[in-house]
Amino acid sequence: MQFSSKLAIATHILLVIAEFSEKEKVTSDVIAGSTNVNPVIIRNMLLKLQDAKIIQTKAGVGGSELTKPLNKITLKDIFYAVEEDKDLFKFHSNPNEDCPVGRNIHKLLDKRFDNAKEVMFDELSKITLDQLKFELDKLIKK
Amino acid sequence: MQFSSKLAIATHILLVIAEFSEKEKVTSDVIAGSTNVNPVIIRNMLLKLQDAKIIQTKAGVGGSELTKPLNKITLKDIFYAVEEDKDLFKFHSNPNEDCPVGRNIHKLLDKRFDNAKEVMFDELSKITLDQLKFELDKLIKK
DNA sequence: ATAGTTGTAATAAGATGAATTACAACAAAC
DNA sequence: GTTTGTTGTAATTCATCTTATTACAACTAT
Repeated sequence: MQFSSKLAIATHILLVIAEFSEKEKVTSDVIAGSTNVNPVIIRNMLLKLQDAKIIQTKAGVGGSELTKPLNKITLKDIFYAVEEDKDLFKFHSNPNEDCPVGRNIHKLLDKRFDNAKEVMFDELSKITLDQLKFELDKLIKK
Repeated sequence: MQFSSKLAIATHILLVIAEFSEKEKVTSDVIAGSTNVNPVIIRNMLLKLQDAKIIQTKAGVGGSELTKPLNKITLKDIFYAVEEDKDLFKFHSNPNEDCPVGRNIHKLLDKRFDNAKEVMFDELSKITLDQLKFELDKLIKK
């Protein structure tokens, strides 16, 4: 199993805004064209990115812009803007409380699963849009 | 999004075997009773754990046993025994190759996503069944 | 040969992701 | 103040994946 493509899509959205919003109006249709993702999905993500205070979107007139400097936006921020904060690993729902293992399996694994999740997000928090745009601009120039 | 409960179930299975297989025959029905997971699901997992050389199961007569010392079995081993090795994060499938962002989004994120996955599994590889059984036995004694 | 168990296929039910259609709400510009 | 283009939002559908379930053949000790 794996995470959905929301993080990749949202990062794509923000990079498009970072690259183009100064020169042209970046509408949900523009972003849909670059990502090949349905405009309604894009709009819903734009709403979540607004809630997270990462962008602002002009209702009516259209177009989105970043509200923070690029080095203040990390992949972790983006993930939590567009995905629910669920546990990384699910549990089976009704382990038998009459069995010593069934009674304790949650207690044994909970904090270890949480820890694994935490180190992963620590890693994602080290990656900023700044770094991504810098690398992207290098790739574009060639 | 999140991982399935396979890791939690498989770990539960192995702890049941570790605790009880010396004294009694641990069949798929016994495990199904402790986990409250369907016996067929359990049997399929037992097959995968056999493929990974973590346990052996006696066809016909029944019962499973560990084939390795507990300190040689980690949560990472268990995960890869029962889950597919997919990328942690999915991508949107057809980013627009005519857009500089769409053309490069994969290149920008691939290695960073892989790295986040790797540190998570490094963390899981530090946790052995040995540690879990030790903690479990302490909980049981109380 | 019997009995209990594993191995395995086929099917169904439930949850979630993503696409799609449709339209009201909004704001600039004419 | 009406038109135009865009966003906000609801409702529905389709596909995929997880988990449960039924059914039965294959296996092995007794």
